[in-house]
Amino acid sequence: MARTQGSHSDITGPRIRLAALRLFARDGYAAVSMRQIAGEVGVQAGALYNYTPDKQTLLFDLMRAHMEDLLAAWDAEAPRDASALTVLEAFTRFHIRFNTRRAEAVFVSYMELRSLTLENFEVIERLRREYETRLETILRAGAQEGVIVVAEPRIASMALIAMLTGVNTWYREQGRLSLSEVEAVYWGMVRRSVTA
Amino acid sequence: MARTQGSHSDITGPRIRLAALRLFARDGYAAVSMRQIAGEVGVQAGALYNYTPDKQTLLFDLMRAHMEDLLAAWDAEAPRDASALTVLEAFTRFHIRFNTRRAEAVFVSYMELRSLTLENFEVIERLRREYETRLETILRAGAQEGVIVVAEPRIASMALIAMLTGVNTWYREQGRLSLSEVEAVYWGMVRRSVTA
DNA sequence: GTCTATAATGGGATAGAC
DNA sequence: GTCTATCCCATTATAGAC
Repeated sequence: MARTQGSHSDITGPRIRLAALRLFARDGYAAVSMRQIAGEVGVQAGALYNYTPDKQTLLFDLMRAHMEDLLAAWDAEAPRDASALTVLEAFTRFHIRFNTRRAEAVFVSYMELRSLTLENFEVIERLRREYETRLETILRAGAQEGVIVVAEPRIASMALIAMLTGVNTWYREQGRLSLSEVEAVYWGMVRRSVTA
Repeated sequence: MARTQGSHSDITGPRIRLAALRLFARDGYAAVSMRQIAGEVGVQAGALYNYTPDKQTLLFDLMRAHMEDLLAAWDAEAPRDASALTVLEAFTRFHIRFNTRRAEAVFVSYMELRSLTLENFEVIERLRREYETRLETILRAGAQEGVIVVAEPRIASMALIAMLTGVNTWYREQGRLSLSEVEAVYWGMVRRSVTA
């Protein structure tokens, strides 16, 4: 049986989040109006407020969902009982793959930190630090094993994540290099940067 | 002889640019109003238009000045007739020093690319690529010399610049490490990442 | 659940007095 | 060169009809 006209609760929510993500990524949170988001979805601006209490919460929910997905995805595929170098290679490839596949969410989650209220910022910041700590733990384990050499594991984690996330600024699917070739180039640099 | 009251053309211009830079860095271009900038400077909003034709040009001029300063500063202090590894170390330390001292301009020049009109974007993008090419040239020279090993000099340049610029996300002057200690940590990682 | 209409506020930019 | 006043338009969010 057909739904009542104008009643699409099951799909409108996701469509709003997707449209908001794309627009926030392209133009920035402050530059995007609720009317624009509604226009992309094909509803009037007022209808958005059936799905989010306000624009700030819409942004926050997108960022939190992304950070939680990121942590959950890595925790699900991190090798168990493997040597630190094996885990580091897995992390490197995972980060590049996940981040290029979710370029818009990555971009928004980094660029719009300053658009969050203090309370919301603290939640996202905590998740971001958790992710950094995953990498730091790998580096420290490798130092224990004697296969990794880093002067400052925390700083090295931040440096490597910055380097890997930078892929998003230039990688395009139609480019000269396949994603696995890109992964190999970066893994080479990561490996050498933390070994003697 | 005292200036006429309300006449401060010599200092108001720089004060406007400084206030705009700080506010754009903190809250983002789209989120900052001309009234806010004027308020920081201590003039009314209308007075800003004696110094810039519009808000877009104010942003563009800040970004162009920063990129041109960056290129000129490196060109002035790049070692001549030195080995590629020496030049690469100089580049690494220069980039960290320059970027931490001009954190706000760096931040704005990266975050607000999307706030530029297409025409203005192309100018800034060209300058950004010029800077990347400076590093790429060093890596290629090192490969010729046989002291540097990189699979993809262009990609390696972007990867290293992303890593080095990342310092700005966490470095604080009052922190545990001095700037030259930070430089040393990063130079260690850079050197190893591009040598065999 | 979506619509239309609107309240309340603030935006960029300009005109003209001084 | 700066001020005050203002134009015109967009913003977020809400109210109430359907």
